[in-house]
Amino acid sequence: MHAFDVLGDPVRRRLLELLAEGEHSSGDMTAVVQAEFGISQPAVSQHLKVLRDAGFASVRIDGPRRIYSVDAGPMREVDAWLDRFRMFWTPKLEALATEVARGKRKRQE
Amino acid sequence: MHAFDVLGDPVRRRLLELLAEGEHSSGDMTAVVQAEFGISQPAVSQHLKVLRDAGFASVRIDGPRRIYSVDAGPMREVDAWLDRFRMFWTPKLEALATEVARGKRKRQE
DNA sequence: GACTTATATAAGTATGAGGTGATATGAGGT
DNA sequence: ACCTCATATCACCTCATACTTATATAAGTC
Repeated sequence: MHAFDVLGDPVRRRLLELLAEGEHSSGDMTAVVQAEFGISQPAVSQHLKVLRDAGFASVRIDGPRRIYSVDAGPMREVDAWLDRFRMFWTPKLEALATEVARGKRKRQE
Repeated sequence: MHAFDVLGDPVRRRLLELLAEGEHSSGDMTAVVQAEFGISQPAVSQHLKVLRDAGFASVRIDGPRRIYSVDAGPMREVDAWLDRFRMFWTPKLEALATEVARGKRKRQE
């Protein structure tokens, strides 16, 4: 499943927003999402699986809990894809500064 | 349709990549996408409609042609959503430089 | 070992998105 | 007026995905 497909679902985006704050157990996130979207526990679990399979999240087992944390790899790919559009909203000098900040500036001939 | 849903489709991403290079007629883009994905003209036209409806592209009529150009608004929203994850891959000093470049730095107490 | 809690998996269903072929629209040329 | 080219829209079909309920797994407690 492509990174953008993963981000296409509002529940998954919400889960990632929660993970952006830091680690959370499956149960904590399930409670939040159930309250907000009114879906079942298995539904949330399935979304978490999608996040795992696509490399957006990884799990650590802590007793009976599964502690999730965000994995930024696929998000960086998405960010990289957006690069080609930044010129449409970033003024030139600022774009240069951003590139320098990223260490991506190419040698000029 | 949410911006991320729009970007979830590979054909639409390809169309946007083409538009990132500059304006293109519907026909030109249709030819490229048909060659690459093997779908029909109506299919491409429907994807273009999605891009229009979601504010990713706008059209100018030139005789019998429709000339499309990219509209960056929704892409900026996507970029803004990603902000909360940048800390996971951007070293701190570079993150600061990026923020300064964007003029988003908040006053510190 | 039985019970509970936490979480995942299985199996089935339904809705929506993306495809198709056929057709409409609309501009330009003859 | 008619034909063609460029593009959009229509009606229909199919399949993937996001649900559901039911059940399995695994750790901790009594």
